[in-house]
Amino acid sequence: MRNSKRPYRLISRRSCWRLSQLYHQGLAEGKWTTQLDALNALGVSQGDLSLAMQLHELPEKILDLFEDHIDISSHTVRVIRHTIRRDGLSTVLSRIERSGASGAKHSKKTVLSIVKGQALESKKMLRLSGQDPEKIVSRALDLPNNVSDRYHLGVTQGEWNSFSACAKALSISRRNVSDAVAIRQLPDSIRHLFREKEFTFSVGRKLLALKRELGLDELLSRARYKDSMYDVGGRTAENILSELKDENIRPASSFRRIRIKKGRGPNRLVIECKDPKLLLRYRREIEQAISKVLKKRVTDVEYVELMREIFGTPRPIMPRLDRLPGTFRPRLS
DNA sequence: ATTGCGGTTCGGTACCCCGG
DNA sequence: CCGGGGTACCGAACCGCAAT
Repeated sequence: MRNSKRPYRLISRRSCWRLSQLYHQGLAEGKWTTQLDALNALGVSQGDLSLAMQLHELPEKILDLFEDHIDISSHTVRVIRHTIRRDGLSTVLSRIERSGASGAKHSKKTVLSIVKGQALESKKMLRLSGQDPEKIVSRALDLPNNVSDRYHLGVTQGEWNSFSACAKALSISRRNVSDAVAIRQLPDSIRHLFREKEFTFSVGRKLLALKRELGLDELLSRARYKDSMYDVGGRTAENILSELKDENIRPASSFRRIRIKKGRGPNRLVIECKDPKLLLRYRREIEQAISKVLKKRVTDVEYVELMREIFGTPRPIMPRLDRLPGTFRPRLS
């Protein structure tokens, strides 16, 4: 009590810190001489007292993590000891080291998640995203990637250790938090089909639903060899999702006849095909493909100027050059 | 001193449903 | 279709007891 700001009733009588304190105090004052006597006098179980004695045996590195030693219950000690025996002390210590938790103070729950290695998962996801903390904090929480980054950043910094707590702190719905984290964990080969801005909650949730329905393996195999938005201009999220769902699959023979011919008037081409509706959904892709063809014959001044600028300029100024569609990529033929 | 086990409590997540 | 609220379920924390 003396050392605590809180009223006694709020401190668990199983608080190891307090228990060992009381025990040694009583021993010094001669209230008891054996642990057995102390048990009766203090009204605690032998197991609790034993664990309370163990508390001080724990490595400093771990004890230092707690913001308030009063919180440490016999169960907490037990879990930590169990983890150390199961995973090895060096593993646990390196978790603390790697999670960068030393120095700072944490809630009981957070300490357990650090010791058990759960906090490291967030650290890993954070590293994968490769964004620096200030950027993450300043970003709008509209895209799943941003929310996921923010969540994992919070975990590693001890701001929260659950979706719910994170949602409350950022005043966004907890569902968005959990979905965002799940969406961000989809394999790169799937996520990278979409441009960053197009990788929305809506798209992500549909992918998650698809993953539930097909299983990850099937989804991955369907995603192979699909054109990404970076590979081919004019791709829409809707089309990519539709392709992943294998919608409207039909024999290639039904599309054998595709003709482009001159239409009425000076500015028209007409495309003849089966199922123009389906093809119409790809009009942006088709348009861009056609304009790519056009460029082969267009030599207007601006265009030449542009080419000079690009090839006469050091790369770093055009960092995204290699992600653009293959317009400027030398063809191997 | 250590460990296991059956049980309860509590908080978080996943899921469903509904209204906008 | 989207997001928010409600809720059933699940797992972690916790407790008490007891064997070794």
